[in-house]
Amino acid sequence: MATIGDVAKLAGLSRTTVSRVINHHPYVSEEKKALVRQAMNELSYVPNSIAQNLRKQVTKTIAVLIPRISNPFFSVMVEVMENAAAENGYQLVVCQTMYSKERELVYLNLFKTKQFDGVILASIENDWNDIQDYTQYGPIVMCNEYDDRAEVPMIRLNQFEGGYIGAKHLLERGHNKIAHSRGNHLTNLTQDRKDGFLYALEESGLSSHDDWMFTGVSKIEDGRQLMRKIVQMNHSPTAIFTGSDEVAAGIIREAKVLNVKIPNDFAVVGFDDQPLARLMEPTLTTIYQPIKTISYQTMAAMFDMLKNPGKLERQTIDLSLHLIVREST
Amino acid sequence: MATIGDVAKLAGLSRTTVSRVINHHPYVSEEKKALVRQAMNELSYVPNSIAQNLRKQVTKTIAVLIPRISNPFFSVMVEVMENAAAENGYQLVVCQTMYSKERELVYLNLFKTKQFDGVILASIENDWNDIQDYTQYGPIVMCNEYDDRAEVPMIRLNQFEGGYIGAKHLLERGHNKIAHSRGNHLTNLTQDRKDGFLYALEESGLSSHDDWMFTGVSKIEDGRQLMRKIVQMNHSPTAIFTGSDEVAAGIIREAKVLNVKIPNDFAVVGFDDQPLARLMEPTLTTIYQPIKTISYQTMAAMFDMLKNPGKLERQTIDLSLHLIVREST
DNA sequence: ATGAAAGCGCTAACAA
DNA sequence: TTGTTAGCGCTTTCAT
Repeated sequence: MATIGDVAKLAGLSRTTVSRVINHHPYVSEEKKALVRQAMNELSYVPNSIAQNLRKQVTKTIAVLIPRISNPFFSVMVEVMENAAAENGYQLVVCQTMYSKERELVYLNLFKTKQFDGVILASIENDWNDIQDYTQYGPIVMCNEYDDRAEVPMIRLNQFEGGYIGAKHLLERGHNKIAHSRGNHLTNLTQDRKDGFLYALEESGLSSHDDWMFTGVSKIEDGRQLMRKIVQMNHSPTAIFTGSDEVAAGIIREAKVLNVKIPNDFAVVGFDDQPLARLMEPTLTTIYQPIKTISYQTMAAMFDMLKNPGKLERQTIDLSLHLIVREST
Repeated sequence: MATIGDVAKLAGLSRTTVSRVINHHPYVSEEKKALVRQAMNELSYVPNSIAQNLRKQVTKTIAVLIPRISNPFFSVMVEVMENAAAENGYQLVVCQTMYSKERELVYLNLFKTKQFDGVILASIENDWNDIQDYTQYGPIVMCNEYDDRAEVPMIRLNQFEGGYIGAKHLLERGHNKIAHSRGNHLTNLTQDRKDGFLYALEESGLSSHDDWMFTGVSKIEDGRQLMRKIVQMNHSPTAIFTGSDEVAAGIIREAKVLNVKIPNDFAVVGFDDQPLARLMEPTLTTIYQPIKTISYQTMAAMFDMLKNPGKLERQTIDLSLHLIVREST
């Protein structure tokens, strides 16, 4: 493997000059430039990026922490982010925490050892206190997830609004026995969504019914089980706000098996507007989240910090969610 | 940021000794080891991995080239690969070619500049002749995609078998007017799948019908359009092998709108066994692909090559596909 | 068991 | 416009 020294020798010039043409510096005569180019071709020389990185103290690599990539929400997010990274000459390392505190810290420690120039947090497993420290090693931007204590840019979706409009819609459809479900993790995000949901209920003079606040429900199969559970309840709700298209799809699918008519017997609201929302029968009423937009804006914030070190601002961008009414409500 | 020199100075030892304790070398007295550890803590020292990389000439990074991560097939693949990478102390860089020859080459050139220790090709846009060269820069392993000229490990699925069992199943159901669809790209993979399909037809004394060999069909919406097109044909097929669960789902969904009864009026076979196959009504008959298995085996082959440089063998692993019969046929 | 010295491949002051 | 020199932070001979 040829090095810059080999090229310099062959061209009869110094390494500096070769370096200058590699980096498109001015003040190199066309004549020498040609000489260098020729030598580079002859040796099929390519600069060693590890050496460049060491010298420049950068890696041109950004890490994105997510729970798992096979979740469609995150795969769409990563698709957008990787494209933005590539456009700016950066690489994107996918870091799946698999909902593990330990794995999250392992990745953050790689940041500490300078493996990445920046980190995007699209999920948080540890308490913010334990993450705070890592902000000293370079830019951290939060995408979707958030924490009030964080002094970093946070590009997020208005989850309170999401819960509110979902519940409001069901209320307007005449329901007053409305259930709620969420996954295992109670984060700022899911808490706010739930608060929005409850606020809408209160506005209508309703209060929540503990038996109808389901947790640990996040996959298609969980949705199916939940539907079975609900039909067996003595005092059962007539509608549900699921916080997940997968769960909603599972409910709709199992309802058919159980001969529960949707939306007449039971109404369902999902969350995300994933492709499957339009495939279900009945099609799924859901809350659209502008994932691509927050993903893109997150990258913009990241590049902004990367280009202007020091001016780490605590900017918060809140994007609106909106309801897509289909047949399940 | 503290360096190894700072630690050495504070501990009153040489950088060599510090390096030894970092790398868990033998022949360091417990006494000095403790001294070094203390100094490292005091300075909250972490080794700079870029410097380690330069010295050791590795990056501990593997790149995986895929068309796009939001395709569920590839997001499952990447999930498995990233977990395997993390387990072995490697990072995974996601490289989306977005079906572009140019982007594929951009990523391969990063390999050339030593950004990655190895590359996994889960898609190929360029002709193999143009990719061949890059094998000199380090291990390349192919996953799912393949090319007869490639002298690299190829972990793949038996696509011929996939096409064969799909068609065979429809034949056994009594169909003799069977359509076929695929996406835009005619790769070795899609060609083999089609060959398997045609072989089954021939075995039954049937020949293909050009009007029923659809191309450019790869998304849900494409499937819906295809269904509309088929009902308008004078001479229309009674079944289709789609090569894609998304397409099959689109067909099933649109069939309802058009009042085409599935499977009685029209039978549909998908490919992949994605979660949505069980959500459709009727549920989707499809070909299960052991994605997780090939993904894992691909990583095993990669680590094998990484650990034993030089012994680059042209091993080919072919995994079987199998049919999952549900309600759409 | 420990250290001195060389060097991985590159870039950037500084000097000329 | 070009070259000399130093050094990014680390590991590894080779001595001792």
